[in-house]
Amino acid sequence: MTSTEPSGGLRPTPQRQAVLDALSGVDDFRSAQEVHELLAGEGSGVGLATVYRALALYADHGLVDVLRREDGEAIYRRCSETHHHHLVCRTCGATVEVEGPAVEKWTSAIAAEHGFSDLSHTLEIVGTCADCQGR
Amino acid sequence: MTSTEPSGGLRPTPQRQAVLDALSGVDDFRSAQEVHELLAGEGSGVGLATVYRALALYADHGLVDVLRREDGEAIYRRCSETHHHHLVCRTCGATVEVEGPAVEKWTSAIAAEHGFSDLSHTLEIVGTCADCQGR
DNA sequence: TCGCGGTTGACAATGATTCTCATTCTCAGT
DNA sequence: ACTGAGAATGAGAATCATTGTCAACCGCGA
Repeated sequence: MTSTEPSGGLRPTPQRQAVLDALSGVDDFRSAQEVHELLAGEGSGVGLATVYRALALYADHGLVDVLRREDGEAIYRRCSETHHHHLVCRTCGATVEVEGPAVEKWTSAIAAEHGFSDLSHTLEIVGTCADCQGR
Repeated sequence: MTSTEPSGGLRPTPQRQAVLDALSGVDDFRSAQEVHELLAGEGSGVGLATVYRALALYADHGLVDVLRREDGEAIYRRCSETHHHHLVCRTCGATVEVEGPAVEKWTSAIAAEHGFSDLSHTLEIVGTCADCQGR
């Protein structure tokens, strides 16, 4: 049971590395399309379909986080593998990772109260960050 | 400042009523497409574009809740106008509305700590309900 | 009754995501 | 190092939710 492989125990192809590197190089969320453009701009020539496949694969294995923009477009971010939430600025897109033991406990309690098990949850906070408030 | 009109102070056209009625008739989330089919099945003949417009309008006015399915499709539900969250069964789709003062406070505190203002947040809990656990 | 702004419906357009399939590459075993 | 089997890739077509366009329509006040 390999638990902490460099790339999550997945076959390390150049294309997948490129996708992961692209995500690692920025600290906010990017859509699959944006990652593709980013790679194209570097001459990587990685196909769009491959970007989608790689992102889905990594998301499956917990190496990247997936969220949805308000318009439904999926956005991805390389992140720590521990459970956490995001605080996102609606103007500039800046993202802060936050942990919330209080929330974890609350959700568990509520779910148990209603007989739910095998839980997962999503919490996103959207707001206007300090820098964008005057604008 | 009309605060509790029957239809949120919006012009009550037959089409909009039909959309709202369709949503009121079920107690879980439905996509715009599903609402449209539902209406078509009753012979209402309401256009798809109109369904989208009505849903967007009601969502804007807080008469319906909007979420995203995992595949990104938007789903809507008629619900109370107070802020609340949802506990959803991943197997049967059953939905429970829950309130979480603790969560509200926590998000405000975290956001303030990082200088964010004008907040909104989304929290969804997905799990397996008691009825679906043995299956 | 007439005119007007808001609403509707049919259909085209958009855009993200997925599928297809022939080609290419990786990995394990020899 | 060589080879076969199966996974991965790229290009483009296909899918599908959602939005835009625009002419026809409706109810309401003048």
